[in-house]
Amino acid sequence: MNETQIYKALGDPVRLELVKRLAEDSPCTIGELTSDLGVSRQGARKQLQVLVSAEMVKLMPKGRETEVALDITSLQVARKFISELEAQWDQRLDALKNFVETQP
Amino acid sequence: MNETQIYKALGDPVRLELVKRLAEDSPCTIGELTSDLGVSRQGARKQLQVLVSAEMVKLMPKGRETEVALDITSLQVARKFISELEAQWDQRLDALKNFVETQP
DNA sequence: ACCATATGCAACCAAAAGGTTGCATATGGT
DNA sequence: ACCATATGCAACCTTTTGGTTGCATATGGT
Repeated sequence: MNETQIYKALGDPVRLELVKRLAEDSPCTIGELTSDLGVSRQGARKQLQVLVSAEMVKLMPKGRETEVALDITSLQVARKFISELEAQWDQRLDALKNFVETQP
Repeated sequence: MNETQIYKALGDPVRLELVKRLAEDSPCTIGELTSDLGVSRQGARKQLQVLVSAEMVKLMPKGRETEVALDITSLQVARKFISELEAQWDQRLDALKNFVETQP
């Protein structure tokens, strides 16, 4: 579950739409999730599998259907990593500002 | 500058490394930035171009060298988008919790 | 028992991605 | 003027990606 894989997973319109849907309605069945996406059912299923491989969602077979559940921690990991980059940036900017201000 | 493009840009180890480097040392020259990445200079340059196309970095030619500057707003956009997904998730979870608690 | 539904698996295909190499060119220092 | 340095451009190659279609299979309702 590394960051690169998570960003890669989010970096496709179909997959991002899947994540969006799951954020507001999870768990739900594969059927519900993959309808009206603009691609075939199997096309969507392949993209869903990418999310599974990135450990961003979990599949739980329930009889004839399969439930899809979003793993929110993956989003947390992704967000925190970006936050750290931003923090580093801000810190460096502050240091630069101080340096300029303390110049004679 | 859409989210998908930004995540896609971050979803590659070489590009993520470039962004990391820029977060702690920007602006810097292409030469500095693309050294010791494990890929050829041109390989790295191609990945850098992806960041440029996603409008995450800007290039400014300075004589013989070219300076690379990170555009921090792209990271902010990416983080905020994820935050919203998380917020939606939490909200839905709270609603569910309330529902359960108010059951007789 | 039967049939519709939900899903899986695999082959196939075109396009994009990631990377390399070779060569060209402009700039700056000596 | 000369040469090393910093960079750009383009052709080329292999692997991955995004998508399709066709067929198989299991489950649930009637």
